[in-house]
Amino acid sequence: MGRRATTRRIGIADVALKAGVSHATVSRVMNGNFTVDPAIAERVKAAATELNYQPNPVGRSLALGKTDTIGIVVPDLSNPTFQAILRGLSMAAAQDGYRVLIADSSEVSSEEAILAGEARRRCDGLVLCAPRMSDAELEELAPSLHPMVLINRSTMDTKAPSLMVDYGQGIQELAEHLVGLGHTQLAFLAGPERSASNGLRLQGLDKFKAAHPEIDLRMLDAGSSFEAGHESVDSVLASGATGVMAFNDLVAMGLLSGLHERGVRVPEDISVTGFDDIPFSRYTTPTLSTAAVPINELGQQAWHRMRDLIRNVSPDAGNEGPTIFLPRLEVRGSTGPVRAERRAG
Amino acid sequence: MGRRATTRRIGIADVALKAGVSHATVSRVMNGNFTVDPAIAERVKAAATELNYQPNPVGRSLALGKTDTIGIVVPDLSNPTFQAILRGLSMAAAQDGYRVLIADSSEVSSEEAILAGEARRRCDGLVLCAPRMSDAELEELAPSLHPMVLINRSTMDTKAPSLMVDYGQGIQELAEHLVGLGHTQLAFLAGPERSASNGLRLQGLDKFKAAHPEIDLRMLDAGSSFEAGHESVDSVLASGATGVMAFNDLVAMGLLSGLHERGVRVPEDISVTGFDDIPFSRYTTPTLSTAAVPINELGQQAWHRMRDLIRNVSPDAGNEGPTIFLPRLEVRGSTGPVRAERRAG
DNA sequence: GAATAGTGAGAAAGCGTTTTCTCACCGCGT
DNA sequence: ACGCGGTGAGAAAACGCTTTCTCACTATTC
Repeated sequence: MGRRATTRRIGIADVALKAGVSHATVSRVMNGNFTVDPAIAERVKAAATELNYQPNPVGRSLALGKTDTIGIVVPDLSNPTFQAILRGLSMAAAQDGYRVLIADSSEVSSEEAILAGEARRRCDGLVLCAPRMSDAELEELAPSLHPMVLINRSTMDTKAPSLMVDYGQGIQELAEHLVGLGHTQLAFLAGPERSASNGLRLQGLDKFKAAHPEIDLRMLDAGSSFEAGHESVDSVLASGATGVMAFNDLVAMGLLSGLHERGVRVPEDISVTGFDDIPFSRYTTPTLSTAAVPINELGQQAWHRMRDLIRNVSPDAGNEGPTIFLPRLEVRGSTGPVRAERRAG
Repeated sequence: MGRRATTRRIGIADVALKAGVSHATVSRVMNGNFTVDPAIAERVKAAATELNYQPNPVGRSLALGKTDTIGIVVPDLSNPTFQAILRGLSMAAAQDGYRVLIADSSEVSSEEAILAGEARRRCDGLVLCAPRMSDAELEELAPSLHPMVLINRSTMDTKAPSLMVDYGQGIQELAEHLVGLGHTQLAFLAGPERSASNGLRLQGLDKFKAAHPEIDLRMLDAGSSFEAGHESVDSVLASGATGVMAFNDLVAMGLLSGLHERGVRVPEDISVTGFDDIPFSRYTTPTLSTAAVPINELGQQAWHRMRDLIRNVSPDAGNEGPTIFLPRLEVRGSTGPVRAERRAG
């Protein structure tokens, strides 16, 4: 039973009454069905505007079996990367008249499945952004979430498109860049253990090590935040590295800040790289060399894949397998040639 | 008529059938109604879990007249301030089992009314964040949007709580801070004209001028972005100001970056302040003196007001008028005493 | 002029729930 | 033994829409 303690909101029945037609006809008129006599249609429209009638979306959703809404679940809404994806997704979806419902799992992987399920039931589709859950769990969940698109994660379920960034390739390019500048002692500030993208970076660095046995590459634990970078100053200095690759731009900026406090000059004494190319990285002092991830495009692509999924069941032919985005090396002020005395040393 | 071309999703009827009861009873069990025989309840629960039944939220919403969802419309999702508000709102709402639907007006004020209306109809309430629309339009729209809470804007409609930041007070404190350091030539990099918060800053500076007729305060047009700050370097240098207040932290960071490129030292040659205290402001070089806006609290408060509105019609007694948040002066590295020769000159 | 096709609108079913209404049944008291 | 309050579950209405089904009425054709 409906509530309606207060003054009922104005519904299709009111319009029908005022226009002297059945509510079926009102519905037809509102949906631009042309089997209605123009004169009557006019009368209905007049009544509708006069009563300021707006169809109730919940009723419509129930009848139509769709909500014109998609959900997105992210691990942490305070992360600029996820914010950017959300934004790209939201803007692109809005173009097609869709809204987005957000769910933040706060990095609690056990919450993800529940949030995802709930969001999915309320929406026409779901974007799962860098889920922290295990592969097994993801695999099990995937079918029940369809239509779904994955970001930075993939699944056997071929019905779920997946958008991935090749972090492994990106980190290798950064490493090569540093080597090209003469650095032989490198360090990597690693991100969260559960992060799949951190795993990809590590794999990339393994390849790099294999290709450059002469380079000394240390792995240092950090995290994904400013603070993590800031707190890593000591371990970085202790490592003796002259080229430091941070997990992402945030970590790099924290490190930059910490090094500045210690009076260590960048890039004269130490070169630093980030990852992601968040907007702020152009404005640090010095500006940050990084691997640019086409993040806006990612959100937009996520919507396009989703749209294909919703509209028909046939994605653009040959859409098997994940779409891979290649990071682009962005050389700025935080990397430079290794100092002569150090190179000599 | 419902679609169901594909395999029907499992509904309450299926559970009823399997448990050999009516769907009314299933509903009762699912909602913890204790007027059901424990034995039957057990049977129903078993059937539900076996079929992996999850109630359809759309059907529920229609029957219950509520969606457990609130909407937020923001002018620009790429603005860190709005991102932070969204986050605070989303987290707080999630605590109470509510979700949030987002709408980005892309700073197009004519879109706001439509977006707001659509979002409102889909949700149980609406947060209107720094709307760009005119006072008249807001006033007209307000009643139809109730329950609604406003951020950085207010209305005659007493039913709509409003959360405001006292930008006027904050900018005055920043100006006083600079004066206290010996600066007598100040400049303000103004934000977007349509922004109400920019207006408040200007009003605050008018008061400041009245209180300090001896201080030379120039108004310079900038904007609200990094780029705006970066492009203001020339006009700042031309103004001869030794203390510059930027519209917000982003503009300040752009300016910092531009000054650094020119070899102008901060704070030795010029002091710079921001506004907002976005996370990045702790990590610029030098760290940024700013007026801290309790942004997370803002989003959370927005939810609490909304919750009061939704739950009953009686907000905590004496909740008339807007809630005002006072920015807190945050002195960091970008401001310092005016140079001796300049003070002398 | 009558049969037929065509047009347009109302009646009603359906979407998936919740909740009121109704009633069968059980046990209790007199 | 009969009635009565209480309990618990099914029938059905309601939420607000869309769409199929049906049918009345008009226009067309031989």
